[in-house]
Amino acid sequence: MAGRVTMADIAEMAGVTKSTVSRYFNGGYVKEETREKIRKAAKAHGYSPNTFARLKARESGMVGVVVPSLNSKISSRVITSIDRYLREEGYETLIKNSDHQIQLELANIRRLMSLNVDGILISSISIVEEHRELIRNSPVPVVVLAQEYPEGISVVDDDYQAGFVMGQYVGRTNPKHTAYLSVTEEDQAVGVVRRRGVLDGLKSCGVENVRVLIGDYSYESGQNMTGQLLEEGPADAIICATDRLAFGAYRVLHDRGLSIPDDVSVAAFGGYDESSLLTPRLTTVKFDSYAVGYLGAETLLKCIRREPVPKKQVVGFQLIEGESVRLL
Amino acid sequence: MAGRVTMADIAEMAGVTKSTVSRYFNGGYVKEETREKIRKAAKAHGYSPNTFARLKARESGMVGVVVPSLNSKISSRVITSIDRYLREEGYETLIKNSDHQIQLELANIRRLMSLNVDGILISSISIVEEHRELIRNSPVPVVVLAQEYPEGISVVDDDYQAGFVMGQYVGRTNPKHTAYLSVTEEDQAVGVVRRRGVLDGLKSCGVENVRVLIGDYSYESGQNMTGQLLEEGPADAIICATDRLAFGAYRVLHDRGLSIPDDVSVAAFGGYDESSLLTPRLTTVKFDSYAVGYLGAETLLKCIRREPVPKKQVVGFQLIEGESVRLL
DNA sequence: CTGAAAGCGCTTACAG
DNA sequence: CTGAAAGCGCTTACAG
Repeated sequence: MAGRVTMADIAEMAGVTKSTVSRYFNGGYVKEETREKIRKAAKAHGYSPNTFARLKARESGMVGVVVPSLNSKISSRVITSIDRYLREEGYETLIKNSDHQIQLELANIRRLMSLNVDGILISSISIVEEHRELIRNSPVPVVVLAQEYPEGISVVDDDYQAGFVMGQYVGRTNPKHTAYLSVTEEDQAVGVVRRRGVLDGLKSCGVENVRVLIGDYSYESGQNMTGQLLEEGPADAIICATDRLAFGAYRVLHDRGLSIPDDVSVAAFGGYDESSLLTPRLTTVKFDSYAVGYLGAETLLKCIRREPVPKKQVVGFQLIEGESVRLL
Repeated sequence: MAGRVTMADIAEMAGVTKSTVSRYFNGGYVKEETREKIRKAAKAHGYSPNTFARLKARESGMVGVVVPSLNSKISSRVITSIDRYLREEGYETLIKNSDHQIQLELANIRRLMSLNVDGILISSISIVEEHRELIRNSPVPVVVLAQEYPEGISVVDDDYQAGFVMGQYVGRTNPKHTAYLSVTEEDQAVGVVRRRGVLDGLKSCGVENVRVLIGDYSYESGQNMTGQLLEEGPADAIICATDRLAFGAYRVLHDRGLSIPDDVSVAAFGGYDESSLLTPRLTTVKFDSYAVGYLGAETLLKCIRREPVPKKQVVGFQLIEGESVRLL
C-alpha cells in the first residue's frame, strides 16, 4: 500500500504542467503524443485524480441516495433500479442507509450535501419538518421517493388506490371479522394512506369495524400482531401492510392449525418473489418499485440539467391473485 | 434551494476567522461565547462544512463498501451489519454496488480510493489479477469479505465445511440420482469451494456421479436448471448453491406434481427467513452474514488504527433442518 | 495545443 | 483562546 501520488507528480513525469494533466482527465484538448505520456505515467503509479480536490468543479458527477433500509425487498429494488439508470447516464451513486431512524436520515442528507453531490434521491419513511427545511435550503435538487411531498418533487406509489382495490377484493368475500395489520403512522404512505385505502375499500363493500393493529416492518411483528389478534377474538380475514408481515401471519396461523384461506383469508402488499412460493400462494399487490427508482433517477437528472419535470409522478400497481383469500 | 455558504461566510457573521470556525467543527478549543455565535450563524444558514475541501485532513472518517449486489439477502445482511458497526464507531459508510460486473467492481474500488476513504471493505464475487494489483497499491487498508484472499486480509464463510456437512446430510439418505445446482466458477467461494465441499461430503457417503448444473443467482436460473435436470433424466435429490435457486426448484417440482421430499429431496445454502415458510420447510445452511460484516468492519478499523489483525477469519454456519430432505 | 496564475473551501502548525 | 499565513490537490479562464 503505497503513498499518495498527486497530479503534480504525474505532470512532472510526463514533462507537462498539471493544467495539462487536469485537462487529460477531464476530456479537454491534449495532443495525442502528450496524452500518451500522461497515460503511461498515470498507469505506472495507478494514479487517479483525488475527487476531493475538485473544489472548483461545478459538478461532481455523483448522486446521493438515502434509503430507510437495506434489508427490504422494496428498497433493494428501488436502489438497484436507480443505480443502473444513473450508471448508464454516467453518474455515480452514493448510497446511505438510514436504518429506519429519522435522525440518521437527516444526517445522511446533510452528509450528502457536504459531499457535494449533484442531486439527492430520498426514499424516506417519514417526512418531518426538518426534512422540509433541509430540502428547502438544499443547494442541489432533491427528489422524494415513495412519500407524498407537495412542497417539492416526488415519485410515489398509488397507495390509496392499491389499498382500495385490495380492500374491495377482500371485502367482496364478505368477511365477518376483518383485521388490518399496519405500521406506525409515521410512515405516511404505508401507515396512513395505504390504510385509508384499505379501510375505504372494505367499507365500500359494507365491511366496517375493522380491527387495526400497529407494528413495525419485521417478520416478528407480523407474528406478534397475529398472535395478539387471535387472542382478542375470532378473525377470518387479515390484510397485512406488507408481505413480510403476512409471512409472520402465515407462520402463526399454521402453527395454530388454522387453514388459509378456509379459516382465515390473508392478503398483503409487496409482491415479493417468495410470496408466490407460499402455500397457499399469497394474494398481494405488487408495486412497480423498479419504476419508482427509474423515474426518480430520471427526474433528478432532469432537475440537475434544469429541464422541466412533473411535480408528482404516480406509478402503477398490480393485484396478484393467489389462493390465500377465500372467495365466495 | 439556496446558494452555497462557506466557512468564511460563517466566520464573518460570527465575527471570527475561519480558523476558529474550523476548530469549532473539528472539536478544537473555542470559548463558549464564541462557540455560541458560530453555532447560531451556522444554524441560520443550515451550514455544514464541505467535506470535499478537507484536503489537508489526514482522515476522512469514511469507509467504502463494495458489494456485488443490492438484491441479495446475504449482501443486505452484510452491509446492514457493517453500516451499524461503523456508525457506532463514528465512521461514515459509503456503499457502492457492482451489480455482478467485475469491471464495475474495479471501478468502484478506484472510485472509493479517489474519494479518500480511510479504508475499503470488498465483498467480491471473484478476485482477479486486477484486484490484487489495485489492493497492493492501495493507499488505504482493504479487507476482503466472503472470498479467500491469501495475499491480504479476509473474513470468510466456511464454505467447504458447510458444503461437506450438507453433502453428508443428503448423502446419508442414500439418493440414487443426485444433482447440484451451482453457480459459475468465477465465484470462488460459492462456485468452487462450496461445490467441492458438497461433492466431497456426498462422496464420503458413497454418493458419486453427481450431476452438476451451472447457472446464475436468480430465481429463474433455479427454475431453468431444475427443468433441464428433469428433462435429462430422473432425480431424487437436488442440492442448490443458494436458497433462491431452491425457490426456483420448488416452483418447478410443484408445477410438475413432484412431491418434496417424497419424490425429490431439496436442500440449499442461505437460511433466508422465507425459507422456513416454504412447504415443506427448506433444509438449508445458514451462514452468519452479520458476523462477516461485523468482523470485517472491526478488522478494517483496526487496520486503519494500525493495530494488529488476523490475516484470515472464518465465521461459522448452522445446518437448519427442514422437511425437504427425505430421511431414511 | 499548453502553461502561469489565481482560486476553490478548508486545515494546520505556529505565534501571540 | 484566537488569528495570519501557508498549503492541500485540483480546476479554470486567460494568454499565447
